[in-house]
Formats: sequence, structure tokens, C-alpha cells
Amino acid sequence: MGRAPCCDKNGLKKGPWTTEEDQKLIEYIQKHGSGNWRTLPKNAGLQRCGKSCRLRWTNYLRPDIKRGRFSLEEEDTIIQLHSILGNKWSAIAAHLPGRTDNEIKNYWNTHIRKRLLRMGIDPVTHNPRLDLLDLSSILNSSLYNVSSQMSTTSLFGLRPLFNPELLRLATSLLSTRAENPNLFMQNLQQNQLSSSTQIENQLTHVLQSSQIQPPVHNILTCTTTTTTNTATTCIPFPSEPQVMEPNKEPYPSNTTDFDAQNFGDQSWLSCDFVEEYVSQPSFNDFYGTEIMDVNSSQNSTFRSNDSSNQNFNIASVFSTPSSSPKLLNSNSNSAFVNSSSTTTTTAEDERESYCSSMITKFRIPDILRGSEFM
DNA sequence: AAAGTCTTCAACCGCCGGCGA
DNA sequence: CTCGCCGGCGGTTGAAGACTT
Repeated sequence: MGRAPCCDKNGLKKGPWTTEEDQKLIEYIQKHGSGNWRTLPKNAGLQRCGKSCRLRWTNYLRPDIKRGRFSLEEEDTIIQLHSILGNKWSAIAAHLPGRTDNEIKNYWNTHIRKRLLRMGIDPVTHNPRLDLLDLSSILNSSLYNVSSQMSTTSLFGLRPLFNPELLRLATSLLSTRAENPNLFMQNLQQNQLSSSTQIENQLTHVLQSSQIQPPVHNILTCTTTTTTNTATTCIPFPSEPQVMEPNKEPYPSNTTDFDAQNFGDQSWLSCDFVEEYVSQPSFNDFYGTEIMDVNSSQNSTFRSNDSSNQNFNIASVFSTPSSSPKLLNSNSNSAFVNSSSTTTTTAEDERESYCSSMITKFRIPDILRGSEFM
């Protein structure tokens, strides 16, 4: 049996709303509330179907709707939530007060999604697009001096660290963050150490299951590019967390390509897949991500808003290629933005850089920092 | 200045799940 | 239990404006 249409469409207006129609709808809802959408248009004197009225109200006329460009923080949140929730726009919108699911969906499709694609990130999986990466150059480099035993899955996406339960908990955590930031931060702080340890254990397990010995006391690096303005996230692994002093070089500054090196007790899991890599305070404020900025000018600046934050995470084990042709398949037809440091930086570029750093940092381990996941 | 192309986003469409009769 | 209604959701469309040639 076919379903009856939501409303009789005969004689009902479609298309853009006029200001008069808007006014009628607003006045009616202010008086009577937004109860029965089916009968609302008739009662309000509108030649529209109830669905259209509801859409107009929820997506445009509602007084609590925030209009205007999305802030970096909002973008940040959208990307994070999308990596967890996928295209659950209403769920994402629930975490962004004043933004509608439709608006977020549009913004994703017209801005963020395209930007991720330009940066070689699959907007669906939030992983680097392997088809755009020159895998041979990566595998032939000194990256993970462990021949080819590590699977690309664990190599790139840390997917093995993910499981549905973690996803559920991550969602829960983010809800907590939105609803009660204080509680969220409290939970984070209470569990920093255990989280850190357990993440390391998980990674160790992954490595072992891949028949790879954990690179204790060695620096595991990728071959660096000659691109300027390179930044790298370094993760002590698996030694104890440590604090990097600002402007203190964690490794020889004149080294741009270092294979397994021993730096005393410091063990680093580092990566420099990304070239344009901008640390963003907003993100660090929340996740406490530690970023090591490795400029070819030999200034290795450790950026952290909070020097007391001794957290380290396994985030950004893989950063994202955004500008270096070396890492992308030159035969690819995909659009490619070469945002070298000599290029004039636009607002969009900045967002792209921010997006790059953010999306990279928001790998699974960032989520795992939350106590609830352990 | 005009034509063509691209981008944006409000609005529509169809499907789905919850709920009550 | 089944059916129909309703609200909500995600995917898609297309008009309008912006941009390029």
C-alpha cells in the first residue's frame, strides 16, 4: 500500500519564501508554538505544506540560529565529530549551538570536504588518500626502519586502534564535552597518565601483532622533505612523557633526514608527512596536543599553550600531505594546492592549514585521551 | 560588457522510525 | 499486529550570485 503524501500538494506554493510568508509563520509560531506541522500552514494562512514550514522554521527563522561564517573552532568541532559520527548532521549540529544540520551539511560539502580532498584526505574515512600518496617513495625511505612489515593500515590510519566501543565512548565523551566542559576536562586530567600508558600499550600490541618490534629508544622518522615550514608531531614512545622546552631542539637541527637515532632516553615516534602544518591554540587547548614545529630554518619550536601540560598522545602519527608534490602522485588528476611558504597566505589558506593540522591531530589517539575509552 | 562557468545554500524529496489508533 | 500519520533525517537540486574569460 502506497503511503499517502505528507500533504496535499495541489495549490501549494513551492520555492523561496517571501518575507510575508516568513512573517506569517513567525507570528503564528510565536503565538501558538510549533506544534502540529500538518495543520500549521492552514491555520497560519500559508499556502505551503507543513514540511516546508517546518524546514523554513528550523533552518532559517528560528530565533536562536547563529548566522554567518563558521569559526575555526566550529570547523574544528565539525571535522572531529564527522570523523566519529560520519554524515550524522543532526548529531553534529547538536554539538554546535545555533547551527542547523542543513547549514553544517552545506558547509561540509562546499568547504570542508573540498579542502580535505585538496589536501589528499579522504573526507569519508578521514585518512590520507593512499591513491594520492607515492607509496613507493614512502616505503623506500627510512620511514619505519622495519622494512615492509608494518601494514599500511596501522601505518597510516591507526585503524586497528579503533573499535565500535571506542567510537561509542568517543561520542559519549564529546557529548560530555559539549554539555559539561568542566566535567570533561576533569575526567581528562584524572586519567592522563593511565590513558597515556594504555595508549602506548595498545600501540605496542599493534606493532607486535604486526611482527614489528616496538622501536624502543630509537627515533623512527620519515624522510623529510626540503619544503620549508615543516612541522612534525613527535610522540615519546614508549618512554615516559616529557616536557619539551620552547625552542629547545629535540634533535640535531641540521638534520633533515634522520634514521633511527638514539637520543638518550628520548624515544620519538615522529612523522613529517605534512608540510604546511600549523599548530592551533584552540585545538591544543582542548586536546593538549603537543606539536613540534620543525622549520628548515633550524628553528625547532615546540608549541604548546600550556607548558604544564605534560600529556603526550599518539596523535598525528601520520600527518597529511597538503603541499608537497613529492608525496603525491604527480600523475594524479586531483587538484593540488601548493601552499609553499612563499605563497601569499589567504584566509582560506589559513583555514586549510588549520584544517590540515586539526584533522591530522584528530586521529584516534586524541579521542583515546579521554578516560572513558580506557 | 557579455557570456560562460563555478560556487553557494535554501529548499525539496524520499525514506525511515516512533507512535497512536 | 498492522496501518497510517507525523516529524526528522540525509541526499540532492537548482536558482542566484560571484567569478572568470
